[in-house]
Amino acid sequence: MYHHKQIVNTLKERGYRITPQRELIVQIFSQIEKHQSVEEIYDSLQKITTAINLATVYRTLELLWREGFAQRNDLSDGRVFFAPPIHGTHIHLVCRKCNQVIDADAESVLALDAEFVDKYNFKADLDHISIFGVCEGCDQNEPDLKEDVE
Amino acid sequence: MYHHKQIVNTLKERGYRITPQRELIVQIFSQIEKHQSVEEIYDSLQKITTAINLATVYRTLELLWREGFAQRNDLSDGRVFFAPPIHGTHIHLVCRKCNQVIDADAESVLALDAEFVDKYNFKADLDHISIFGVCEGCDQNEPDLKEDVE
DNA sequence: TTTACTGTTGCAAATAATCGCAATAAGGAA
DNA sequence: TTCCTTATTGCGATTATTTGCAACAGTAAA
Repeated sequence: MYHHKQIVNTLKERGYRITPQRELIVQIFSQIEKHQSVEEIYDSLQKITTAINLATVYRTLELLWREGFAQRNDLSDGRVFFAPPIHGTHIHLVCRKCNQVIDADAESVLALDAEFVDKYNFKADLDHISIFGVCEGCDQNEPDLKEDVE
Repeated sequence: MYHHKQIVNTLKERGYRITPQRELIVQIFSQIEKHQSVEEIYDSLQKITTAINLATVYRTLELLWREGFAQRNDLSDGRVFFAPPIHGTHIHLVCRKCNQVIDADAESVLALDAEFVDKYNFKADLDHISIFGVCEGCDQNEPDLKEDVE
């Protein structure tokens, strides 16, 4: 977890300009405990000042994500959530039938992580991915292909 | 890969009604070779008939995905692509800096797959996931002052 | 300081995707 | 076949997100 000063300083070092809007967004954002939608984050900001445009919030969160200071969660229905980086694996198993989300963790992601670095020199954000599939309940209801229903 | 008749029959068996719109969408869709946007699929349909509404295409592709007949790829910018299931692992490593997409495969997904089934009884669609991260080139640029790619 | 460069913002318009609802029509039963 | 139930469609409205652009303002250099 980063302190908001730390984020701001790093952004500056990387050549981004530090505007009052960005400082405030970073400050609010770094206090977030769970994943929040852009709208929710925008609402929190509105309570402090109305001088920040919604588009700026979108752009700043995108920036924080690109620069590695935000986790980003895309749900299947297009909704996007952001949160500060959380230590430890945090996998979302999203059922494409019932939209249930299971918070999972798995040892094997470590091997996967290593393999991506090995083969492709790619540093994957494997600690907060969403993976689609079918959950236990929905799988039982699903007849096999070409099999008769009832 | 499924023949479109096979998809239609299975949908029917599962209690979905087979409309001319669905039949045509399934037929066009099953011929797709690579991932396409909804708009692209809609355009293909328009060349045959203008009697299918865009919303119907969205709903049908969503249905095909839910029922396991379509792969679905969510890119970071919100764009969604669909394709018929392709055999073999097909992982997209998406760089959140430069948006480059690396087509990858990894032995370790098998272990991950097994672990999800084991622990959560969750059948993950691990053969066509998108994973965000930072690619080799962008990772090297990171410590330096960075050029904006926005 | 002051200036100059250019990244960032706000706003409004554009785009993408979803949703509510009335009309339609698929599929089973009679 | 004809009727009935209700899933599905089309359409327009709505929501969510992105984008273009002119004005503004951070930052470094003079």
